[in-house]
Formats: sequence, C-alpha cells, structure tokens
Amino acid sequence: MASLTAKDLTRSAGWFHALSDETRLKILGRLSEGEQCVCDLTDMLGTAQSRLSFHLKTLKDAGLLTDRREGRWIYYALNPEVIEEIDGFVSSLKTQSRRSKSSKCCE
Amino acid sequence: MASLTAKDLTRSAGWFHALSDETRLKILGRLSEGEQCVCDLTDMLGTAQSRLSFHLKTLKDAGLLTDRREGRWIYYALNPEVIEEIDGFVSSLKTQSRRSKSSKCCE
DNA sequence: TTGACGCATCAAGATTTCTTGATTAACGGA
DNA sequence: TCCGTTAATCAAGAAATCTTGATGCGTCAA
Repeated sequence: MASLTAKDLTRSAGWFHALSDETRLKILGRLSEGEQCVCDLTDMLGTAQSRLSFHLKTLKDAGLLTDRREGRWIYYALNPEVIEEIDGFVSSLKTQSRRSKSSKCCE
Repeated sequence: MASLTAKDLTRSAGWFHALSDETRLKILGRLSEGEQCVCDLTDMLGTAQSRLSFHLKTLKDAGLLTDRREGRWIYYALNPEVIEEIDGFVSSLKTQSRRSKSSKCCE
C-alpha cells in the first residue's frame, strides 16, 4: 500500500471500480458458489442480456473473472489470483489503519 | 458474502466506489501513515483545494474516514472499523473463490 | 445449409461522477 | 472588529459510466 507505482494505482482503482456496482456484486456472489454459465446468471438477475454482458465484461477486464466456452455456452468463474491480490491490498490497509489508530494514543 | 441484504449490497458498493479512484487511493495511502490535516494532503497531491475536498467527502461519506477540527485545521484519519469490514468482505470472497476453484477439479 | 440459440458488441441516450472556479463559513490573531 | 487562513459548498460544464434495443457472430441440430 505504502509504495504503489502509478501502474499499481491504476490497476487497484480498476479492481474497486469493478466492485463498485450492486449488479456486479450480485454476480460475484453467485460465482462464489462456483462457475456459472451466462444463461444461469441471466435467470438469477432477471435483467437484459446485454446489460449482464456489459457487467461481465467489466469484471473480466478488471481481472476478477475468467471465462471459457463450452459448446454454445460460456462459463464465468472468479479469478482467485486477482482476488487474492485485492485481499492483500485491503489487508495491508487494515493493518496500517490499526497501527495509525494506536499511534494516535501516544502522540 | 453469500447472504447480503439489499442494504448491505448498497453499502458495500459504496465502499468500493470510494476506493475506485486513484486520487482517493493516494489519500488513503497517505492517511495510512496516520492522521493528516487537509493542508498537508493538498501539498502532497498538488491539486485544487475544492477537488481534494470533494474526494475527502466521498471517502468520508462512504465511512472510510473520520475527521475532527482542531482550531483552523481539520484532520482526517482512516476509520479502522469500516476498513475491517471491507477486509472481511474481500476475505470471504477470497475464501470462497478458492473453494470454488478446487471444486472445479472434481466436477 | 438453414434456422435457432447463446452471447458479445454497437450506437444512442440517460445518468452519474468528476473538475474547476467562485463563494461561503468557521476560526484565530492583530 | 477586521482580516487572513483553512476548508466546505455550490453551480456549471466535462467526462465517464450505465442502460436499452438492435445487430452480429459462433455453435449446434435438423
């Protein structure tokens, strides 16, 4: 967190932008149960297909999802590596926020 | 993550929106070293004062920051409680993404 | 090879967010 | 009290994002 390059900053902001939409959080919630095809997600969200496709692309472009085709269907899944990176980012922020909280007591 | 109410969803999306901007991530990086007054942040960012104020408000409204006045100055700091909540959210997503990854091996 | 299905992409408009410059409010010192 | 400083707020325009409906592309089955 402390030493983020400009590139890191852009990438991190991209992660959080991908997470900043309720529809996309619902998608992630569903995918956290495992890989899903687009058709199942469409049923769950009850939304226009192009809208879902837009949000899936947003998540995928940010690196949070992977996809694969199987016949006519396309399956999306969480990308554990990137999610670990996000977790690392937030964890380090947490650690530092606790440190700075305690430092306030002694100033 | 699995059982998010509509209200939770909105709140979580709000957190991530607050984190989705490079300027705001820089602010958080600075505040992770401890409380800072607005004037110091202005110097660091070299940006218009109203712009900084806008981003501080965005972060504060999402719950990530606290502020306090001391004479003429206003000090901002990370809000550890909310940052822990965010960390909890992302951690649970991480845990589930690992689980679903391994489940793919056995289907 | 034709038609139906599953999904991505495109274009256009609607909405939200961001930036900038001006104004205002709160505070402390002279 | 008056003035300078610090920072929030406002208004307006710019830019980014989202939604919708239409279109296109790949795949499978008949």
